[in-house]
Amino acid sequence: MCPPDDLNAEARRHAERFQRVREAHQTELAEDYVELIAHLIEETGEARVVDLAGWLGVTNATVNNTIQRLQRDGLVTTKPYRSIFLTDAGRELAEQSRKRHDIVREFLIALGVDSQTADIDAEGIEHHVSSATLKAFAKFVNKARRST
Amino acid sequence: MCPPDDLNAEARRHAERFQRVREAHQTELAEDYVELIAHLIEETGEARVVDLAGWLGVTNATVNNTIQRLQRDGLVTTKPYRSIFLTDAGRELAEQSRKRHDIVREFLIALGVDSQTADIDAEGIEHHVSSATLKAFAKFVNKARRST
DNA sequence: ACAACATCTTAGCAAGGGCTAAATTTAGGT
DNA sequence: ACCTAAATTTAGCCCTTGCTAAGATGTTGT
Ligand SMILES: [Mn+2]
Ligand SMILES: [Mn+2]
Ligand SMILES: [Mn+2]
Ligand SMILES: [Mn+2]
Repeated sequence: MCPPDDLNAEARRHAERFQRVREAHQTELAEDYVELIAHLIEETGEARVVDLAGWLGVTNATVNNTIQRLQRDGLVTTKPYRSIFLTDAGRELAEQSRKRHDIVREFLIALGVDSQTADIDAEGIEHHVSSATLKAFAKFVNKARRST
Repeated sequence: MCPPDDLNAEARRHAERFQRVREAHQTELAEDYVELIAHLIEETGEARVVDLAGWLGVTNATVNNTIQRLQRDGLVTTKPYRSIFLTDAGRELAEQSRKRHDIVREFLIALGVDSQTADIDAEGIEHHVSSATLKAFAKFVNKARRST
């Protein structure tokens, strides 16, 4: 009789969107860590706890805890009192994250955002950009590049 | 003698960006809650725990916990077994969040992202968009609107 | 009025992600 | 070689954000 609850359907869609955001939040930290670890290894030859702490703005103890979780999840390998290495899965995630991060940052700059703000905002936005949106970002960047 | 550690300066900037993201994560949930509460009050006359739970995809108990924190932080008022009201601060945050959320969603659509993806991605991106970037988004939306 | 049902609350649990302080181990300088 | 400083790890704490299960309170139909 009553219109079969469209309201409920909207609520369900809304709830699904939230679940996506919650999932993204669970993987963010891992993405940022492996991306940074890959960067440090490339630039300096190794990734040490103290360096990660400095680059992330957290304490050594916090890095240590997180690294243990990453190891549990198969993204890094460590030996006691030694520096940190990426597994194949870790390297792959790092590479993906780096590419996505770069596109988001370049996109913001192409849009007219100053590069310092782009750096800041990209660090958060990157984790919530679906592949469809990322494609749209990349397209915009390329178009802007061609037209200059 | 050596170039005064530019490496360290880059690390410091990186760390600051991370601190920003961590701060954003602390306010996200509050923003989404008050935005939804305002919406429910406007549409249905009241915001009840069970409705919030349905719209957010979490349990009643979780909503209850979060609402207590929001009350502690001066964003909502509640009386036992009654529905939820926004304080002035809560209403203001809700309004701000709604506007920003709308701009982000419209921006993604204007960029060519399908509306369903835009809905999903905007829910996460909104919390990491600075006022400078938001301004750039709004400008792009207006330009796209005029040119159609 | 009151039974049944819905809603709200509480209690108790877990994981994530921060911190400080105190070991422990490694690495350097003399 | 050894003493010291730096780096890593551990232990113990806190808050957030989720859950389930059970109790308390409101609401509604008969
Ligand atoms: Mn990144
Ligand atoms: Mn990031
Ligand atoms: Mn929102
Ligand atoms: Mn949101």
